[in-house]
Amino acid sequence: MAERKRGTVRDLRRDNRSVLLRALYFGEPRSRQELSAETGLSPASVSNVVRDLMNEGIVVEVGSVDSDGGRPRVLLRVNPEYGQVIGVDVGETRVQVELFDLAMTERAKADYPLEHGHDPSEVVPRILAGVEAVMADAGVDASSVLGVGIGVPGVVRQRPEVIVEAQTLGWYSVPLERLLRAGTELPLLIDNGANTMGRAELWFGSGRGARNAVIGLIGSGVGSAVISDGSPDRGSDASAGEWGHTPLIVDGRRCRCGNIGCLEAYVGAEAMLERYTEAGGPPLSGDQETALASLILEAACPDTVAALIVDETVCYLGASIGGLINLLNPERIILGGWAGLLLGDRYLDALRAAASRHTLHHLYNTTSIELCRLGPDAVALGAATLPLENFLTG
Amino acid sequence: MAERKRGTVRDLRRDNRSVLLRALYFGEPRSRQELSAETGLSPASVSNVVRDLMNEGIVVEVGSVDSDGGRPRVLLRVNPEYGQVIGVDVGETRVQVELFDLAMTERAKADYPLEHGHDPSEVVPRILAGVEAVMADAGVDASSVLGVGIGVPGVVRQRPEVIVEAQTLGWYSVPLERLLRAGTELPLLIDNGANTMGRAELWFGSGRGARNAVIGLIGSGVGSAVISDGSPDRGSDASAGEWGHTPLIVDGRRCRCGNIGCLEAYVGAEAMLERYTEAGGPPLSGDQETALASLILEAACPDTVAALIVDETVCYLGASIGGLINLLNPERIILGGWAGLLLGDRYLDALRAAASRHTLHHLYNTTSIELCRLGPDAVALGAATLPLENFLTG
DNA sequence: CGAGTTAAATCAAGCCCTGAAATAAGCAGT
DNA sequence: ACTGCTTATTTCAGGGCTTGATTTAACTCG
Repeated sequence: MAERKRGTVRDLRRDNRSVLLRALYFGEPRSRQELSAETGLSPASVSNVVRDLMNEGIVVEVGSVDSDGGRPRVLLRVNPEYGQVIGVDVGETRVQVELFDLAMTERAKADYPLEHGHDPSEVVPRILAGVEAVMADAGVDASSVLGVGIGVPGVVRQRPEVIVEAQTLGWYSVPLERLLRAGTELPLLIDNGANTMGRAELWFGSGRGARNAVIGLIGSGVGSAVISDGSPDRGSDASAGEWGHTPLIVDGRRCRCGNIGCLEAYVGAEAMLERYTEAGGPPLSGDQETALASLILEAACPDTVAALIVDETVCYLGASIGGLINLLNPERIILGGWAGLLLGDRYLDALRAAASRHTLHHLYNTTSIELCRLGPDAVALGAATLPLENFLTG
Repeated sequence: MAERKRGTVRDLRRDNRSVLLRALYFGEPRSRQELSAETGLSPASVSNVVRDLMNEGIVVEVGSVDSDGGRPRVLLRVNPEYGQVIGVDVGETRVQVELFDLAMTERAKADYPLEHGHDPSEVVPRILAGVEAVMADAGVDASSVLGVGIGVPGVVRQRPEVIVEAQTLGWYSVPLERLLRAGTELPLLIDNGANTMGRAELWFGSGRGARNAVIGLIGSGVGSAVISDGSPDRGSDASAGEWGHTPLIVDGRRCRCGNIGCLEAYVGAEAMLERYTEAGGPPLSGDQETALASLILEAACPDTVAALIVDETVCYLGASIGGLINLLNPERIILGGWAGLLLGDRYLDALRAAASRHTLHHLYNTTSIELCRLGPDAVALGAATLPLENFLTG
């Protein structure tokens, strides 16, 4: 991401335009006058900028509201048809591609199972095919697509070139952007899947409006996205958010990362199932997801091995959430991921209680702990917000 | 802190001026030409802004360098004599006030022991007296003082009015700014002492140039300042940074915060001494500070109780540092506080090793763990950076 | 149907940044 | 000392931007 230029009077215009566009995008339809009051820009400037935006087709008028006795206010909003964005979710078992209009209404979707492994040579063609397919399906031309966002399960380094390290896919230093670039002209934006999912919740889910939040994602493992002051805190190397490897139990279980006592060694689905087996729980059938579901179902009966494991997990997770609140004082903690939701659906209150036991009072009181609201497509949706954000920034 | 206005062509000027002023302040003396290249502003604009700054006396010329064959470059720098800033460190036992010029050279200092308790009615007059004293001492007029920064040991809420909660002082909801306002016209800026100390390290100590860092302060307890993307991350309520209460040992020791297993229940000076006593260590004389020093000295002999406690402490602290690195991926971890330095002086390498055992490899490799470089006056120095920052921002 | 009211557009003024051109301030050689 | 040559800084005209004031538009109400 190149340093955004600043300093000329033209950049000023771009900034103001962006401010207005964002206000319109994230809020209800509004009149120029209201926009002026809201953004602090003069009515004259709002008029000017809006004229440009309307000429470009980005903003449209949508009716008007009577004002007692005067000229009615004309309501404006972003034209959802102005363009489209594409979001890609690269998972361990499939590649999912979705196309959205600017209102983030899904317009087309394509799904490609990864039956022959997940080597880049398998994945890249499917992403490209998916992008073509959704554009064809939705009947839109590449020229109106603002960009493609891609969420991958691994660490994404942005500089000097986009490089993906995804152990679970067996990807080591894969120059994903370069590989895709051979097959498309569209702007490509790549980020970690947990981050894109976090973005989705932040923009359209439980995180709406929060300026400081942590989105915790519990699936097979544990990841997170830290939002500080309205934008994701990526750390020095764009690889922040490894919540799962916070030490929680000194001299504890060995984690798959090789270290000892990590949160993920207790709280991810994989760890929960292992702990269940180690504790002598009766065997569970099915894949990880169904197994964990039965585990949690069984935990409803007190005094079972499952109940013990789940209680412990809630304790551990709550404690770690408490630590996050103490350290970062976010206004919201948002819990998601398939395993997180499975757990949260039944144990959210218990989690809150566990967290409160490890949080300084005055901090706990200014924070809320909630579940993700978006479904399984959130990774793709969040990925699609990457080009959307670029569009809004101008 | 009012929302900074943006959007007019005048604000643009202010921003550009600020960019130049910061570049000059933090760097070596430089020519206009170099500034232009560095900031991206046109040479013409640099000339204009610099002319203003020189007319105001903020920037001065300091010699010139020959250029091979052409007109020599005139070197510019911020005039340290343009103004002064005052930093106040409100501690549990004394109030310290220091006056600095813009180069942050100390020009005067005043110290007031708090012999009659630390009620605001004791502290406030001493702060005011100190401010007057250092101005008189340095022979500067209030009109050239840019502001007073104050670091207090507690949680500082900035809105809607500055309110300090400082349990260790027995302060509950103290409107410190309002109380001081009765006695001075100078701009007042108040923040948590750990934060101001962190600012000092970030600006002038081990943190110079870091954009993502965590400054961990270990004294009697454990606090921290999280720097994300160049500025302190204060969380939603300006009270982030409570690293000390991160859960580290499930079912562990009770912490003075009332919760269980906090880092601070193991790693602060108070906790270390308690653990030492509980483990049957021979009694240590003197106040907390000398006691801890002897404890650490004794730990040099293997197989003593002290050695056990210190080893454990290093393990715990290292683990927690690892967690910070995983979560935030900072480029630097800076360890300070009197107890932190005492420990770090002898055990920094052990700490690094302990941290690396709890950090994902690729994250550990992009981070360095260092000790604070500034002395005991860092709180006041950091507090003084508060008005300095306002000055640089314009 | 005209007076009153409110919303939006237009206009002139005032700033700001920039590239180009002009000026300043040295060096090297003669 | 003088003439070119080189490089740094300033000056200047041009083009943009935002803004408060002024118009114009679009209704309501009596």
